[in-house]
Parts: sequence; C-alpha cells; structure tokens
Amino acid sequence: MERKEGVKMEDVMGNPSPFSDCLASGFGFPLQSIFDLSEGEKIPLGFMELLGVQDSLMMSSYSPPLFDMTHQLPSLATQAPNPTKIESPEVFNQPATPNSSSISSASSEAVNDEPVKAEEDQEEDQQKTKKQLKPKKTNQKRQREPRFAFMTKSEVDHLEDGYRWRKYGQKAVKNSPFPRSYYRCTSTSCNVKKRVERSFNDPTIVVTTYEGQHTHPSPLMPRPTLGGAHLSSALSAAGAAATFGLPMQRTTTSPSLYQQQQSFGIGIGNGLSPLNFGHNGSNNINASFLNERRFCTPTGQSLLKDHGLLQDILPSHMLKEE
DNA sequence: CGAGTTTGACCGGCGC
DNA sequence: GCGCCGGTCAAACTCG
Repeated sequence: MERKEGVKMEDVMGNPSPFSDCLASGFGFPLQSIFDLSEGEKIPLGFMELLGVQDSLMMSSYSPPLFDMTHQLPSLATQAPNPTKIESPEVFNQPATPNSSSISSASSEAVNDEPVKAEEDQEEDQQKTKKQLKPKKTNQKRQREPRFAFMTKSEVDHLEDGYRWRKYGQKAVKNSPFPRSYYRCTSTSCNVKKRVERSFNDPTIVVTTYEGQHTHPSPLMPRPTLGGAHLSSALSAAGAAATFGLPMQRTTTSPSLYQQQQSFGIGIGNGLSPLNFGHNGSNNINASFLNERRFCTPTGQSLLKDHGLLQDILPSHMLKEE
C-alpha cells in the first residue's frame, strides 16, 4: 500500500545517511535500486531482464544491457559505444563502476539494523516455535538490507565466495525456466542472504544478489595481516568481496569453469554501494582498480587467468587449483 | 548425527 | 477485496 516504491525510493534516494553523502559527493553512484527502476518502469520481466542480461552480454560480442553499462565500465565502453535499449541515465551515468564505489563506512541502515536484528532473531526464534501461522511482527516494516546484484559467467550455479551458505528456498522464476535459489549465510547472527538464478537468455550467466552484510570474516578465507599498501588496499577489496560474499576465484571442483567467470556488480537498493565493507574496507581507489580488473575485460578472455591483485590477495592454493 | 537440500505451504506486499 | 507473486518457513529427506 503505502510501501513499495514509496518506501523503497525513500530508502534509496531520500535517505540522508552519511553513506548517501559519500556516494553523492565521492562516487556519485546513483542510489537507485535496479529493482526499483524495473518496478518503476514496469518491466514485466524476470530478474535477469531486470538486470539487463542479454545474450553475449559479457563476452566479446558485448551488447549493452538494460542499464548503460558503458558508463560504469570504461573498458567496456570502448567496446560498447552504443547506448542501451533501456536507459536510466540518472542511475548509471556515473563513470565509476558500481563495485568501485567501495565505501568504508557501513550503511547506517545495515549497521543499525544489526543489533536490532540480533535481538529480533531471538524473539523470532521463539515465535518460530509457534509456527508461522501467527502473524509476524507487523508493527515493524521489514526493512530491506542493501542488495547487490552480481552477474557471473559461470556454469555452476552456486559460486564459491568464501562463505558458507544454506539454501532455504527455491522458487520458479517467472518467464524463466530456471529457478531462483535462496541462500542464507550459515553463520549465526549473520543475516546475509543471497539469491541465485540464471539468465534464461544466457544460461551461462548466473545472477547472484546479495543482501546484507556479513558480520564475520570469511570462514574459508582467513584474513592475512599484511602491511603492504597495495596489499592492504587490495585486501579491502577482496575483503569487501568476501564481506558481501561476492564470487571469487577460488577452489572449485571444476576449476576450468571458473576461468570463464566474469562478473558485473550492480548496487541495489537502499542507497548503498555494493561494496559496503563493513568492518574492513577503506581504500576505495584500489578497490576500484581491483574491481575494474574483475569486471572489465575488453577481450573478455584473459581476466581470470591473470589473477592480478587477486594473486596478492588470495592464498596461492586458491588460485592454483585451475 | 549434524549440516545441508528439497519442496510444498504459508505469508505479506502490491497491483488491479 | 481479490489474486498474483516474491520471499520465507519448516518438515522430510539426503549426505558425509
């Protein structure tokens, strides 16, 4: 009723959080959810369409997606001079890549929510025992965590990202033959969720949407304590990926698949940057650089073989298993 | 036996 | 108000 666009857009555009200021002044990354955009424009498409995934999106025959990726990904821009079919200039007209909008300060919303949610969890646990026939808390609108959509070229659905996830649901996606899976971080008191689904236009593209922030370090990626400037900054980026659970190059049972992974990050909702570092991030510039390396490959080929900074970031055994 | 997955049911939000 | 739909729950099940 009074919710949806109203609240969402308010969260996205009208939230005068320091985060927003940072974005507005520092990165100018628009504070609009791609979902909101889609809903606003009433695009009757599935999630993949919302994200603008199209055939050959990320490979050599890049075609501009729903949003104007050329503004976000400079190197792609050189390959994709043509604007998009659906433009949202106010959303994606900034030069910075979404992921590069790494913010060292956590979202006020997310941070403030954490303790509250921890308490709520306990309450909910009790309520859950009574089954869910009872209405959940109605006096409190459920606030959405910041979301971040991540498109990855991969043939495996569930990408390793350094965190452990528990699947808690699966739903058929409208207009798509591929189901959407819902995952939740297995760590207690960590409210991070993610949704994973495939593009039905390009089944090799996996869209992962992260929601929330991890409140703990990656269980599978111990943080080394490094002193090097570039390392620390790179770590902040990698840590960000881990914090958000972004898919990373790491061990896999089918490593060759990962060589084809390419990812595009899209900040979603609540005026938050995709790389909301939470507890560790700080160096935005290098984080941007790292992410550019991750996201932008003019050839669309060699990026992931050349791990670049990731070689400095990830334990060698993670990178070697390919 | 614990952790994770599957899957049908349920709930709430939202559009009509 | 009704129906659709996305998201979540939780029992049953599988796996190591």
